[in-house]
Amino acid sequence: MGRVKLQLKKIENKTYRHITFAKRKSGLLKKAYELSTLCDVELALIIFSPAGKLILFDGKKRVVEILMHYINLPHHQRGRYAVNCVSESFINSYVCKSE
Amino acid sequence: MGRVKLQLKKIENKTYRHITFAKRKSGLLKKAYELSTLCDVELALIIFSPAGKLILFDGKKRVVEILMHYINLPHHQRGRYAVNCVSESFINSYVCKSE
DNA sequence: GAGACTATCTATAAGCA
DNA sequence: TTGCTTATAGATAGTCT
Repeated sequence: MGRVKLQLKKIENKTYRHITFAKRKSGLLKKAYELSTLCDVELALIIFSPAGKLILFDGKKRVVEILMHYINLPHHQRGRYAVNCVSESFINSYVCKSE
Repeated sequence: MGRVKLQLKKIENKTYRHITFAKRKSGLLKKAYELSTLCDVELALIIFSPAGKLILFDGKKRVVEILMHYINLPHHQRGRYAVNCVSESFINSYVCKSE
């Protein structure tokens, strides 16, 4: 969109990158909200901004509930329809690290 | 978009809801990919479809790494710029439940 | 129920205040 | 930068396979 089509690669100019981030972040949050509302689905979105700040969205349920739903899935379900798959052992090595 | 503007509420017809989910899900994943690429940010997107299937996206880092980045934040940072805030104790009550 | 098509509605890259 | 404006690229609701 916009007047010119952007290359799909990192915007090197820091100022432009931050401006684009601010615009697209709000667009993505809006889309996430609409999807969770229209289709009544659990959805969690976690973003760390270029400045390292946290941006969160959750629909229907709280982020941690969705994370736990995810983490508690059997391995085969967790990976089955995933764009990227994560092994159960890898998750477990992180999840209970603080114990 | 589309020929008619939709009401922002749950689509009651199951068939139409699933069709809209499929279309908007792919749109959201594309936007998430573009944001993480253009702005070079950590981003995790977790969706459970109407049928209960898991759809995942992560940019730059794996989902679990982003989750751990999130979980390991000090409470005040975690909530500060969040659309929705989650208390540290609430998170901990879930995260190490399996121990 | 998953793919095309296309008329419309949205998001947003540049530009300007 | 911090936000508005506007011209365009992009997403998608309804429709037909």
